[in-house]
Amino acid sequence: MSKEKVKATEDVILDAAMKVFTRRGFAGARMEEVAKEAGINRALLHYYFRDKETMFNLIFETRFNEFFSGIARILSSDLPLFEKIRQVINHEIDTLTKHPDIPRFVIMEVASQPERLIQYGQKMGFNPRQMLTNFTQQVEIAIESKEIIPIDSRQLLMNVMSTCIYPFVAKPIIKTMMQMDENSFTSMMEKRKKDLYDFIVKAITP
Amino acid sequence: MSKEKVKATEDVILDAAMKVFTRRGFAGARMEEVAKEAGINRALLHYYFRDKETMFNLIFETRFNEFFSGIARILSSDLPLFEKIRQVINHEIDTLTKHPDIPRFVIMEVASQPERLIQYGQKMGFNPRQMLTNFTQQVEIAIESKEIIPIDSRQLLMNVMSTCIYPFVAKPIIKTMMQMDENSFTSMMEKRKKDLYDFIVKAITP
DNA sequence: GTCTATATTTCGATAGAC
DNA sequence: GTCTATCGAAATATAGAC
Repeated sequence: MSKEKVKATEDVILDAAMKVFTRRGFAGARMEEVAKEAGINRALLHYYFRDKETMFNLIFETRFNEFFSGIARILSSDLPLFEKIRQVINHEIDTLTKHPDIPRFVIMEVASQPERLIQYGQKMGFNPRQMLTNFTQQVEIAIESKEIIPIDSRQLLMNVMSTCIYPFVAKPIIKTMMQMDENSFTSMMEKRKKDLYDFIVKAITP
Repeated sequence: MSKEKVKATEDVILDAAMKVFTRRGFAGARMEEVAKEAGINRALLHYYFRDKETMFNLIFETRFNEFFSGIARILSSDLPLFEKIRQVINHEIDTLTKHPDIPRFVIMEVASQPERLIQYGQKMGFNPRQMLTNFTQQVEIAIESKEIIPIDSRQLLMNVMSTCIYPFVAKPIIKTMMQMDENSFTSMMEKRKKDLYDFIVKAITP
């Protein structure tokens, strides 16, 4: 047996499709590009996966899950509010540094077919709405006990998510405007974990 | 003369193309849909505009300009820092409430072809980088004079832009998760102008 | 200028040899 | 399982009548 196990063709194709669909979206993706990326022939794609849509659904499901599951877990945990915010920030910036195209992909495809959100949400077993209930109550309690200033929990959550995710969604624009290469962008985001946490904490602490 | 001047066909087509391209992106847009939206025939699109790409370039240029010009003007103005932030927030939320698809469109197309950013940036006559210089200096002065706490100006700007723009980019997701219809989303954003300004001011005030 | 009809190209999908 | 060859549909683009 060779030390390096050769990847099953099916997985090679999936990896390739993941890259291409995530980069280009469904409409922009070409089966030819997937095949080329996988180093095989177009016909073979159809042998393993019936058609483009079948393929896309697998990819979307994975990306959807990557985008939501981590954050859902943290938001619905019973961590203290500030610690929860800290973990959300760290989790988002860490995973998006590794996979910066995920939010753009998920957002684009949900925008072009919003039913997917409900459909895949229940398929993945988490109710996107329920995530919020927990967080909302926690914020209200924190306000009650003067731990934080009065604030609309929806606005707070939008602020946290926006500041974490948007820099990656707009990464090509930000890199150009701020004259950064890949490395300086990454280290800026690494630094951002702390800066952003401090920023938000200061904004809501009495 | 009739009271209502009938719009020139060229403009009817441009309006239709604006809608379709902005909603679907270049790859997802169909000339057939543009024609239908304009209430005319496919062939006529080619009579007025050579081909799909020519058409797209016009649309992109307009959207690009709408996305950047207002913000560029405010950022490079000589308004006091806090007033500048307030105006950025109000401007972004106002224009994006009217045209919520613009940032998603511009971001998507820049991501799929980053050269466009430089290319159109200089075509439009504003240097995306220079916008930042002014803001950065202003922040440094404000820190120096203890008007605000020490903060990385890039991080501050990212926070302002993210919190304004991301809610519109992710609007389909947010609406679903927060169980909002179009009206409640709009009024939430209207309320957000003040909430967000207060949030940011509190975060940076000593 | 606007339409119908048609050509051309691109792309997804299938058949069949190996 | 993998490839070559080919089909067929969809989408863009052009020709030509009115």
